[in-house]
Amino acid sequence: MVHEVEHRTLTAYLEEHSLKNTKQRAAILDVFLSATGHITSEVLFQQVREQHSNIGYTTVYRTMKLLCDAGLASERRFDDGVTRFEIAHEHHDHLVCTRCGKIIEFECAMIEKTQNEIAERHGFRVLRHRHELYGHCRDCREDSP
Amino acid sequence: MVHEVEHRTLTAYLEEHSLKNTKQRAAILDVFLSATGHITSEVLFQQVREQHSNIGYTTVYRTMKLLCDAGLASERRFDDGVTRFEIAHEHHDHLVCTRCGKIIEFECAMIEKTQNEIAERHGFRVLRHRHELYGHCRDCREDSP
DNA sequence: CGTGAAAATGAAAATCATATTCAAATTCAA
DNA sequence: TTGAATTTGAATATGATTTTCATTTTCACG
Repeated sequence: MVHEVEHRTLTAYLEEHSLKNTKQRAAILDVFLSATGHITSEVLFQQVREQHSNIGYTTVYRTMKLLCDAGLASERRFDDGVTRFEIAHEHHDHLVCTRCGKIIEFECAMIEKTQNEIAERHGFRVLRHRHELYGHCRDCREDSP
Repeated sequence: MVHEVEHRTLTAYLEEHSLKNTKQRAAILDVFLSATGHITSEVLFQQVREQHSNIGYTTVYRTMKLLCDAGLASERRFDDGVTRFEIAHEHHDHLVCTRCGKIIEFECAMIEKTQNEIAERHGFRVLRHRHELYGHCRDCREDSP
């Protein structure tokens, strides 16, 4: 069985919250885990439909929210206004190419530390943050070295 | 005349682009410059209405876009999904309190430098970025020191 | 000053992503 | 097996923003 660990995680979350284990939820989780990169609800729905022509858009939306709550997915909304989902993993930030849409992840302990210091200086307790760099990737910049 | 410099900037921009100098645009610019902080279109519209009961929502929207193009305003969209405008000034980032909505600006040359280095390492040329820290401000955090 | 072409206005309708409603179907504990 | 609770999916609603379009206003030029 593919994605066995994740299915167990979902099942555990559902039981924990008195929610039900439906075929739709399992199917959407499978498609989501098989997809690559940062996928929109729209594209995810289309891919789900290829295998399960009876699953509705609403169910995909609701299930993705559920997967986020269960810690299996993370929601990201970049400047184009569309929500994308990524498989949950360690904290990181993003580089977004505004020409081709490529998304690259990065992380930097120094920036994290510095931003927390800045926040502390203002009396803030930081709960989450977004740090996104928009520009042109290697393939899209005109002054390619 | 208040906001004389800004009105001249607007007029210059309008002439430059063969656009017209209307009372609505001047009025909205005045209200915008007199407002404090990061104002939403909604609130801006209400304030405009107090003085000019005939100006429409659409005109406020369009004019704010114009002011951004003219370099007089900057558009910001935080995680609540509503667009806010601030009087354009030097680059900076934001701390946002998710309880009371307070918005504090910060800037950090070191973070800027570091993020550009990271981008360069990935072959990216950064055109703009957003760096927002969400959390609880001094007045809203429960573990107030 | 007029004038008229171009641009702006504002009310209403359209968009677009997302959220909600609700009747029918499904799940699952007892 | 059963029935209460949950889920589903189609349709509808929402809410911010954008577009449409008929009417009004601006302003360069005569």
